[in-house]
Amino acid sequence: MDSKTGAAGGAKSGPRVRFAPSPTGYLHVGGARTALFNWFFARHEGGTMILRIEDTDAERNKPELVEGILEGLRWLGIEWDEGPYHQSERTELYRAAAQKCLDNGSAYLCYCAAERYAGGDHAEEEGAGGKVRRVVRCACRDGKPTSAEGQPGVRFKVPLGGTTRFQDAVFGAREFSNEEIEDFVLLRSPRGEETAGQPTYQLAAVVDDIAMRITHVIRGADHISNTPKQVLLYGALGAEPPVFAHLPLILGADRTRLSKRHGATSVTSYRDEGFLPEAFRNFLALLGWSAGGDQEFLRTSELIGKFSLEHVLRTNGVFDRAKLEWFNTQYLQKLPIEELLPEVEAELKRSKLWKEEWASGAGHEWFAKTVDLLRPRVRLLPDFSSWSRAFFSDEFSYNEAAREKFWKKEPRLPEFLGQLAGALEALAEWNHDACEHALRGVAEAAGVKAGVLINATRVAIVGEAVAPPLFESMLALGRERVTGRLRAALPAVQESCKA
RNA sequence: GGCGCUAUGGUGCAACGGUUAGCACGCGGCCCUUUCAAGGCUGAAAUACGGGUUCGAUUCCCGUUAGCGCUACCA
Repeated sequence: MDSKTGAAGGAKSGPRVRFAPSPTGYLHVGGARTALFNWFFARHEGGTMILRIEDTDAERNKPELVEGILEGLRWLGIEWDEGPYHQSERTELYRAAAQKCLDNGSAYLCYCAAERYAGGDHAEEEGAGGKVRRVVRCACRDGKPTSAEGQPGVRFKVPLGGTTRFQDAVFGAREFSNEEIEDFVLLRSPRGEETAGQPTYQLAAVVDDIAMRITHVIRGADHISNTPKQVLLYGALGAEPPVFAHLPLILGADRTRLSKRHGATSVTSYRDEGFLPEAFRNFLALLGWSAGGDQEFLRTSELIGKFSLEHVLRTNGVFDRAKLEWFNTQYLQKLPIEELLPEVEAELKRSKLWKEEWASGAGHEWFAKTVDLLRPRVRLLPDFSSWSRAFFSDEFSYNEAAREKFWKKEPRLPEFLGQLAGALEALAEWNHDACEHALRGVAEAAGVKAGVLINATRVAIVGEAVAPPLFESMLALGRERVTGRLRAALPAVQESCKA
């Protein structure tokens, strides 16, 4: 059995955890947080992280649905040590386990395929609210099948009395009355050509957690109610249950569970918008967990270093996009420049602005300085190719609002900008102070405030009202570009002045 | 309906019996300033309600209310 787990590989001795998503086509935010916390825990403890695909349901057993999950994990930088294992390939293991339960009397064959729980001791009841109360035991359990037709499924035989307990690292000691636990299905009744049924989630998860020697089950709090069933199964299969750690749910702004209704819910959509993975990790880490103090800006290495299940909250949290954006700007500004550069490079490649000359040597130096100049104003990666475009390309347009704001104040602007171009060309040295001196000289001679010229020049050379300080921008662009763009802008400025 | 979980500003987190209830996002103001950001200072804003326990409750207990989760031969 062990050989099928692939557990022979890593020789690590620490805890073993798993992230076990169901293939839904993409990794959603809640799943990402669960994966992240498993990963933090494994890395912090020197343990092993396993990836397991829970595709026992035929609907979900499709390769393309798994790919989206892997894509999300890769973007987040979450590395797993084993897997991905696919439950759809381990069916025999689950059938054997179901048979074991049948053999030792902890499960029974159930024929009530169509009408669930038709008959039985706890027949249907009308609830006070008019709703149908769940029936928890089936007549088949006592060997009195309501129908012997068709193929039977396998149900777990939950003890009639007593309680089931487990330890939760987040929620503490939990205890459930067995009366409240239904006889859940282990193996579905065989369909069509099948001679044996397909396993359900409850069975497959427990069998795998045992086989893979999982020590800590870290998952969403929506599984708390499932846990007693699984604890019972561990007992029936003769295994010790792991430590459970349930994570609070992530809610949308309306405080309901995060779903497609709330817009972007797939992590790759955040990648596509231009968020940095580390900013996203930092943000997600603080949803349901804190290091205990006031520190919020925590690099991933710090997150791993400080992570502990004891500090996981029990309260559901709301996904606050504004704060995510704040984290992104923080990382954009504070990341060591060499860590940011590859991200910007990828962005410029996406927008077809990238030039190979920036990959090394003097070109790379210029690129690094320019990105550093731009980054205090950037909120998302695409900003590097939108309003920063003129720094990387000669093809750019003048922002309409910027023209309105800065090219209409002074009718003689074209004249002054022409003078400025000349003054800059005449400069003996091309540096910040020389440029500033030249511009202020032109402004003084023209009798206008320096700001008028500064703002008008900015629009002329970068096309935007939003840009880094003018003289630094000029240095980044170089003398020829600056003077060339000043002259090239003249007709457009003329036009704006007249209007 | 049943079972379970939770409850600190609008949001995310601190304070694990004694604090003028702290930090951050967001929002407002001021400073800085050639644009826009960033940054600094600053303002408004919270312990759901009711009972206990205690010299003392945000903190412990009970109840109420509200929200959420589970209640499938989905996971």
